[in-house]
This record gives sequence, structure tokens and C-alpha cells, in this order.
Amino acid sequence: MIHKHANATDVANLAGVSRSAVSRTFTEGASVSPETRAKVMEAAEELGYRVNFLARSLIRQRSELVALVVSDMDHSFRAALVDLLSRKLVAKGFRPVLLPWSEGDEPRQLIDMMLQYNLSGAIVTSDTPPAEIAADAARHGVPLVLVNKASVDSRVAHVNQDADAAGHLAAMALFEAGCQNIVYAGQARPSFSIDSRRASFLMAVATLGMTHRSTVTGGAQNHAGGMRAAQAFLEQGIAADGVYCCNDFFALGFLDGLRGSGIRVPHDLAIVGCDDIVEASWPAYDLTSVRQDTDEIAEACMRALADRIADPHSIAPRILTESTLVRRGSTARKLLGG
Amino acid sequence: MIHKHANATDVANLAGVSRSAVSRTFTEGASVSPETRAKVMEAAEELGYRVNFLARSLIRQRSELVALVVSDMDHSFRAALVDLLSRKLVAKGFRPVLLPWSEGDEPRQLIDMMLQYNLSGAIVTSDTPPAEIAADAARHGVPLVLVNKASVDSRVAHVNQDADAAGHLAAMALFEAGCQNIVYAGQARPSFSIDSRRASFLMAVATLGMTHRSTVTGGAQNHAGGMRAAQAFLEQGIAADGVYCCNDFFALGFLDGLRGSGIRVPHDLAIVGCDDIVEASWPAYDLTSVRQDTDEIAEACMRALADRIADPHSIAPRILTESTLVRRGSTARKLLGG
DNA sequence: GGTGCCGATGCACACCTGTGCAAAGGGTTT
DNA sequence: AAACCCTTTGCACAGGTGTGCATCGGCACC
Repeated sequence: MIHKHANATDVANLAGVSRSAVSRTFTEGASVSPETRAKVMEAAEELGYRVNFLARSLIRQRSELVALVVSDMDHSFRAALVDLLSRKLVAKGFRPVLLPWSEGDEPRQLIDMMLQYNLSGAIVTSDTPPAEIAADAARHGVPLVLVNKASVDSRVAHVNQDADAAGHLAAMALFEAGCQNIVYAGQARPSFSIDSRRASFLMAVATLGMTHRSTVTGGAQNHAGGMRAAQAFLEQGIAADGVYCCNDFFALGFLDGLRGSGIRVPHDLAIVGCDDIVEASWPAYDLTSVRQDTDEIAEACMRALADRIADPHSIAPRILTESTLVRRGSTARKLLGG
Repeated sequence: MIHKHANATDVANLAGVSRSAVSRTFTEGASVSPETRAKVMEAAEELGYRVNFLARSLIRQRSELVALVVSDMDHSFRAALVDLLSRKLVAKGFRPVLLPWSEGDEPRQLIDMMLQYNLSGAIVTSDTPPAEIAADAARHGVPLVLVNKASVDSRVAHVNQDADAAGHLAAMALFEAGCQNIVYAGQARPSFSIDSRRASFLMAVATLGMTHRSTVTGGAQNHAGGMRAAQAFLEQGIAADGVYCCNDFFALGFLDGLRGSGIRVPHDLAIVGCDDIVEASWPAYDLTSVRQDTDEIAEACMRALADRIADPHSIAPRILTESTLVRRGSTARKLLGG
């Protein structure tokens, strides 16, 4: 048998109070006497009453929904971040709406959603820069948090990896491993987070007295791209003893691309990645990596979102997240006495 | 400047028609003359009008929101499935609300959501069986689709891997590799999808004349669990030439756990996993696997959901998804002339 | 006892849309 | 010309809730 879902009016009738009393019972900070609240709660329990959030959101002009815009979810760094973000959002009473993003998608979809659902906010971890989205969000007063993206609007919050520190850590790892001739491996297509890490890495390489020999690219920033980059590296016969890859996924592909070539890691070639995804720690790879703490990033997103919701018109925060170096076998040359 | 979001009434005034005409213009299958529709569209464009889905959902008693309940999103099979599901849902006009699920979470959260947001439906890919959820969903007429879970209610749709076929394929892969003495490796905690695959695998092992030597376990069904299982396998000195792992993530850990032990894969020991996650194809592992086609699963979920929405009171469909064997190096013993 | 204050309560409006119903209008058939 | 049908349109109600405002009752204080 299908129960018709109970109304606030139904509860009010059963409890012998006005509907306002019911509403106030379920509204934080409203003024209700303990006795009325008790009566209401009892009646609500009996009827299985639940506040209708659609109606609540309609009148409050704000829903508990938060858009989670994400591309490349098959990348485990992204998957881990989405997992953490959705957990933290739910813990705070929000509802994350997952909006998968593909290269070349119309930004209209997100803008539509912001208005159609009175979103509480949106968190964007996609790599393609949706400039219009930022402007529209700001114009309509929808809190927006961008992760690892170039800053586009002073009313939009940003959570970015400290690219300078990250690039420096990567260079330092290769330096400590005794490297002199460095190769940077990454994708061809420009991307804000990747490009800024690359710039600061190259600067640190120079500062530490190492030489940037060459840059190899390999299509997308994933495993296949890394394999292709390794192939290019081998074919060009570049004389290098250290490689920094744009991210871990790519670095794992690079390592796989070297298999069977006779080049030994780390003895002949030290390798460093970025992100510290879980696969980097697996024995088959044992990859040294510049760790991005997904928990810290997610936490920063929550802070930024709360800030925007509390005061949407103030200047938006820009939070820098720290990176740490996780030393593993792929840069252990010195320890091996090489 | 913050635009007050335009009303249907605003659009009606600007277009010189009634509000009903505006509503009908944006309602599929409603009766509006082409001229009125044109006038309305023009006015809507000018005001940047968008239908408020909260109000629409409120009156239609049904929102476009679909709950996506998922645990272990750090498992790349799950991440890939969630990615596909959310893409397909969005393509059909739904909005996936991500509800991360942890072992031991209260099912109340999902039930609340079903009623508070007038969900169009829910897709559950979590492993822990929320029996109450199924009953409540059926009682309130909310379409529910369970993926790889035991059947709990005839009004709930199921999308399950054909476990018999999958178990048979795994056994066949080991048989073709020339194996005789088989070990099953998996987690200790019971799980419907894993357990049913195990049962049919063991039956096929017997049918093909091979011997099930032993079962080793290793905590959770992830990489760490696989490594621990390999350790146990080595310590117990089990005489086996073939291993079937409960899933790929676990199998990769098992392979990593064997490194340095002197056991060569596939020469001394053939290994088969299940799921065919992307990492299985990486050269470092080159794992033979029983493939679960995530696209087929996601497509089946969409069909099941559509079926439930169209006719919530009919008997729910049970869709079996096919598995295929992806042969790779970890069972290539015969080809090597071993 | 009168006055002022404060918390609790109910009324009524607002949030924004979909749709049944009746009416209107135009075209076709008898 | 009347009768009929079909498409289009507007009115008004429904969906379920939050909250400002006025009212009311009780309590403290002078």
C-alpha cells in the first residue's frame, strides 16, 4: 500500500497545534515552547512526516544542493577528491549533484542548474576553464569555488595548489637523487594547474644548477599519454638522468613505457610525479611524488564555500594548499650508492 | 548588480500573454499555438528566464533528481561506473545526487532523501545490503535499481553480473593456461557479488577437472588486501599453479605481493582477476581478467530505471549483464611453451 | 493594580509552477 | 444558418513550506 506522504498540516491536526508550530519545530532557531515541540515531534513520528525540501527551498530561495562539476573522473586523483568532497558536503547537510564535464561541453548546463534549483553553491574541479560560468555565478550571487584553476573573478573563491612550492619540491627530489640533466614530460594541451607547476619546476631546476634538456609530450595527461611520452623520450635518445612528469597517472605510463628498454629506474633515470595517487605507492611503480593532500583540498573547499555562503559579496578567499614530497624508490639512486 | 531571477509572470507580462501560456510553452506536449510560443520564447530569452525546477517538482510530485548511492569510490571500477551513470543520467535530463556510503551508515539518510526531494529514483551500487531501503522505496513508490546485489523485493529492479558465466570464464582461463591446482583469493567479509562469483567459479573448477587447493583471504577487497593474501599464500607454502582473485584491485595487490618471492607469473603461477579495470591492462601487471562492461551495466541501469518510472507497480526487471574474458600475460603460460 | 516586556502562537501572504475546466474562436459538415 | 469538433487560452486552484506581523498570556517591576 502506498502511503500518501504526510503534510505539515496533517501533523498539526494530529498534534492539535497550528501548522506554523510544526514548521517552527523543524526550523533551526525558531521560537517554540518545549511542550508544543514535544507534541509535534510525537505526531510527526507517528505519521512518518518529513519536511519537503522542495517547498522549503522554494520559499527560502536556497536549496541544500551543491553542484559538483568534475571532469576526468577516471583519474584516481579526481575520484578520490570527489569522494571526499561529497562526504564532507553530506556531513554538513548539503546534497552534492554530480555534473560530469567533458571537453567542449556547453557551460549553459551548469548555469541553468544554478538558477533552476536555487543551488547553495558549486564546486568546479574541471580543467577546462569555463569563464562564462564564473561571471554568471557571480552575477546571480551563487557561491562558486574553483579548484586548481586560474583566477577569473574576484567574487569567485579559489583553492589552488601552491605551484611554486610543488615545482620546487619536484626539482629538489631530482637534485637529491644526483640528477643533472632534466626532462619535463607532460601533455601538449595547455592546462592551468599543469602549466604553472611546470613553470615553477623549471625555475627551480635552474636555481639548483641543473639543466633542462628537453620537454617531451604525449597526448593526454593520462597513462597512455605517459607511455607515448616515454616512447618519444627513447626515440629521441635524450641524454637525461631525471624526469618530472606533469602528474602521477602520466608518470605511471612513463614508467610502463620504459619497461623493456633497458633503462633502469632509478639507477639510470630518476622519476618524479605529482599528486601522489594511491597507485604511486604500489610496489610495481614505487614512484616518488609531490603529494597533494586531497583531504586538505576538500577541507579548503568547504571553508571557501561556507565563506561565500555567509557573505557572497565580500572579496572571495584564495586558499593555497601545501604540497609535501613523498620519497620512494624512483628517486633512491643516492641511497643505493649510485 | 544582482538580477532578480525572472518569473513566469514577468515573461507573460512582457509577451502579452497569460502565465499559463508561458508554462505551456515550457511543458512538453502542452497545447500552444506557434505564434504564442514564439512570443513567449522571445520574452524569455530577453529576461533570461528559466523554469524553476523546485516549483515544478513540487507540483508534479516528482523531481528530476536521482540518488546515486555508492561506496568504495576509490575503487576504479566504481569510479568508472559512477562516471558513466552520471553521464547517462544527465543526458536523459536527470540530475544525479551523489550519496557516498560507508559500511555501517544509517539507511535513514537515503530514505529521508527519497521523500524530502520527491526523487525520480535511486541507483544503489553499494555492497552492504540495505534491506530496509528496498522495502521503504517500494512502499513509497520510489523506483529503485540495485546493482550486483541479492534480490530483496519483487518491486525493486536488479542489474546483476551473470555470476555463473563469470565464474566459468575465470576457471576456463586457468584451465587453458594448463593449471591443475587452484587457489581462490578474496576478502573474508561476505559480499553478495563476490560470493556468488566464488561459488560458480569453484563449481567450474571441479567440472573442468581441476582441484581447489585452498582459499586465502586478506582483509578488504582492495590492493592492500591482495598483498596480504599473497603474503599468506607464500607463508603457507601452498602448492598451486593458478589463482583467481575476487576482483582486479585485489589481484593487482596479489601480484605486487608476489614480487621478490621468486615466483614468476605466469610461468609458475597463473593469475586471473575480475572486472577488467583500466590498471589491469598496464604493462606492469598485464592481468587476465573477466571483464564487466561498465557501459553495458550503466545502460542496463538506465533501462531498469525507465521501466520503473513508467510502471512502478509492475514486477521489476532483473537484467543479467554478460562478462567476457580478456586474455593477457598473466595466463600466457601455454603460449610461452611452459 | 497598572504598565512594560518577552516568549509563544496563529493568521495570512509569499515562493513559483502545472493543469483541469470552461469558454472562446475558427473551421467543417449537414 | 445551425450544429459540431478541435485547438487555443485564461482562470483559479493545488503543491508544501517559511516568516512578518499582530495578538495573547504571563511575569516582573514600580
